[in-house]
Amino acid sequence: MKKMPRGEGKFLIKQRAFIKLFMIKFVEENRLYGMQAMDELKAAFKQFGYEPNHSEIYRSLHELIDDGILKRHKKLQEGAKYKEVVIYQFDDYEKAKLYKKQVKTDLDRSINLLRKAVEDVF
Amino acid sequence: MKKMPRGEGKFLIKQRAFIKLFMIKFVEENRLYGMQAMDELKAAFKQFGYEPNHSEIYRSLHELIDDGILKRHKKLQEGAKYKEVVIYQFDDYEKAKLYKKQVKTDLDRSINLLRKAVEDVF
DNA sequence: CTATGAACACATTGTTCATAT
DNA sequence: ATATGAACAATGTGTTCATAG
Repeated sequence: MKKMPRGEGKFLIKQRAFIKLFMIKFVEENRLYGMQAMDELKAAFKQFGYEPNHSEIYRSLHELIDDGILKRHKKLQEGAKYKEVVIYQFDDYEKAKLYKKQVKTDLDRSINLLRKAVEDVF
Repeated sequence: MKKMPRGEGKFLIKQRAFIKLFMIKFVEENRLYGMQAMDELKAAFKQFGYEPNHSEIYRSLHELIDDGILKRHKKLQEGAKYKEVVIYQFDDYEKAKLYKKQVKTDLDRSINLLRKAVEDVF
């Protein structure tokens, strides 16, 4: 595949961007490790038949690190389990806000595209 | 990949279903061959940055034939060109209406899923 | 050139396996 | 068992090539 000069020809927003947006939200709310985020996402969107799997969650978090938006550190899990979990913080919050804005644009575009389809056909 | 027991775990509607819906609409309107359909779709959704390519159009039409929804026959193109084009008609219109209904459900689901994301995050 | 179709290549994402606690 | 991560595999779709007029 050549390159898409800049989102040209694209259909709907990608799952990856969708999840990354929620990961940023979870970090903003200061409570997060991967499995918790997945469980919350699953609970929130189960009503729409959407249940993201753990690999997509981790891929999204890793990509946010590569983007320079998040950074990770380890922490002992609460309770008597003495198990490390990976916690995320912002590495560059300005970048995070910019990314959110971009995803918002893509979400709105996708919604409007689908709404037009419904209007045109039904 | 195993099988998705029935649309479980899925994110948004697929481009293929989206295009098949419009192909059915074009056949209902009784004017269609592949390239025309593509041009109309491109014109309609260019405003959202979405421009489907010809392969997806043909794949969608072929799949509708495999589904038993459309059938094809050839026709001489209008004008002095004596070139054959492929025209589609319904093979089973009840199936077509059922499929439209299913896609409508998936469109609505997708819109609502995205709307919830916007509400939750912004 | 336009229209149709198939082949190929890459991108996305689901499933499975590995490792540590 | 739970949490994280990587490897593997299937699907979806964009690009290129082929063929016919």
